[in-house]
Amino acid sequence: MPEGHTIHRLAKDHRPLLVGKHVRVSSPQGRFAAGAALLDDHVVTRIEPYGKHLWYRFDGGQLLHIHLGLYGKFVGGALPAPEPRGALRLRIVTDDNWLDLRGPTHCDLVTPAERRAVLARLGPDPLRPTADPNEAWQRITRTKTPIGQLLMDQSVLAGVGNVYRAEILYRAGLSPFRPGRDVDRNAWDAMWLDLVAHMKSGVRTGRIVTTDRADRDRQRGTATREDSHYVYRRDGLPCRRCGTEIRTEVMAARNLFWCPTCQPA
DNA sequence: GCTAAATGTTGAT
DNA sequence: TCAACCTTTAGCT
Repeated sequence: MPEGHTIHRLAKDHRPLLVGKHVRVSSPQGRFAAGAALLDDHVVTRIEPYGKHLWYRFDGGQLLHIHLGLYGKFVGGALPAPEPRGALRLRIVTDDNWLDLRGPTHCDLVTPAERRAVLARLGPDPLRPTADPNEAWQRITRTKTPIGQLLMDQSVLAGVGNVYRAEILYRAGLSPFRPGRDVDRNAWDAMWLDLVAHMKSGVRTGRIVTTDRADRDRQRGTATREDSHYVYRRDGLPCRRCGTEIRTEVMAARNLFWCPTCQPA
């Protein structure tokens, strides 16, 4: 599930559960045992999301860095916690709740300098109120790299993943193959606003829904897949607006989806 | 039951 | 450009 909206939602969900709370921390799987021991019996002081990264601060100065990667997942609930099963990287338990983390790419203690180094590599995050779309624009407009690749580059834009890339380009009527330098400023400004709106709704709902109501209504009962996307994983199916077959191709090491008619080269 | 793919990143070639 | 990594699940048999 993890694009930026998932990470920001986790931060919102975890704050009331963890911040100010004394926690018991363990790594039943053992891979984070040493780090867990250092966090155990401490108090969580802050939770900070940025792009697809999450940092948890503890009293005593420890800093936990989590990146879910492709498969990472948090699950939790009210005590009592279930018996640990399988590869359970991290378990955090408060007086009331338990929280389990499985399959993350990163679950490590880091120094403030290491955190700054990660942040320095990230472009603006549409989910942060202070984010400046112009920083991304400066990168986009100076390269012939295709826009479909730029949107996935976390140093251009933080938090956008494969679903938002495909869907936002479709909504903009922009070919993924258009060189960054040939994207005009108005198109970029509109895409940024569209990203902000849809990623925010993603945080609220926990799902990525990019289809407009009109398109969903028109196709009610006829959609062959869930109707929350225009192109993502809809290759071979007819475009919801024009009927052209949705195409797919690997770009930036991921499957890209687009409508050749609505997004002409 | 098995296999491939998945909303991601890194490091080697 | 490609393989590796971490884990779950959809879609087969």
